[in-house]
Amino acid sequence: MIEEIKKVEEQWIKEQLELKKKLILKNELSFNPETLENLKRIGGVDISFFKEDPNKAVASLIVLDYPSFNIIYEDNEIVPLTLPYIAGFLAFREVPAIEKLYKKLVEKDKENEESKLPQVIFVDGNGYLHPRQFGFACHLGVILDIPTIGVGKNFLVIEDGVEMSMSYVKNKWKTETLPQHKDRQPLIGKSKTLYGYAIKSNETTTNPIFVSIGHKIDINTAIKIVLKTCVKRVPEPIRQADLRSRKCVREILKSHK
DNA sequence: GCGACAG
DNA sequence: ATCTTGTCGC
Repeated sequence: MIEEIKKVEEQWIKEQLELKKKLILKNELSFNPETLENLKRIGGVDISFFKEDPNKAVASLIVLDYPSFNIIYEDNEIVPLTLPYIAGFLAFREVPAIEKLYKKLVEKDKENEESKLPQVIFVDGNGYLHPRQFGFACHLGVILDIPTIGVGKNFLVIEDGVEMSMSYVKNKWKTETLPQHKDRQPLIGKSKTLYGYAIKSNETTTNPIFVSIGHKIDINTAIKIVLKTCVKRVPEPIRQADLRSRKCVREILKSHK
């Protein structure tokens, strides 16, 4: 059993490295990265689970108007999740469901007079901040061929010197920075790789969010948009997707019993 | 060998 | 991810 999982992980690592060849680290955006002029639509995705059914979940894709944060598109769907969650391989579990919702939006969008396609998608999980620099956000971005930004609420330990250990990052956040609003702390490993930033996204929050690039966007532009969209600790597109998918889980549970 | 471990 | 209300503080 343990051996089987090891084999699967080996295969998944190969797939990650193969897809990583398509990863684009520079801006390829339909808006101005300096001024954010022409940025109108930001997507957010999230998945909420049924506590009693580990294989069933609600996936949500929402699109917000920028800068009003009005929801201009929302889609929630019950999806089967067959694969387990394994740290470092989150994308294999969640990408298929999100991909399905996105393709549904692309189809619907052909009938729309004004496009509702997101110009960038916020992902609930890391991108470049990953053992092989190819987390969920990168994976989704490459698959959909759309700019993505990864946002983690918890730090993912990466083996790249003490600089990327949990205790080092947490301690540095607590002691060295004494974070002010919008303060950021670069996450750089012993190899000099810049994985992303820990950011104090709101005046009232003490814990940082961990921002990394996904696809077709650079880290400075990603951070700029993150700070513009953080009404709360988590960027609004992700927070809304989270709220909507949870609400669906609650209502389905209620109507079913 | 043991522990750590995005969602 | 999920179990979960009130409550402390500005």
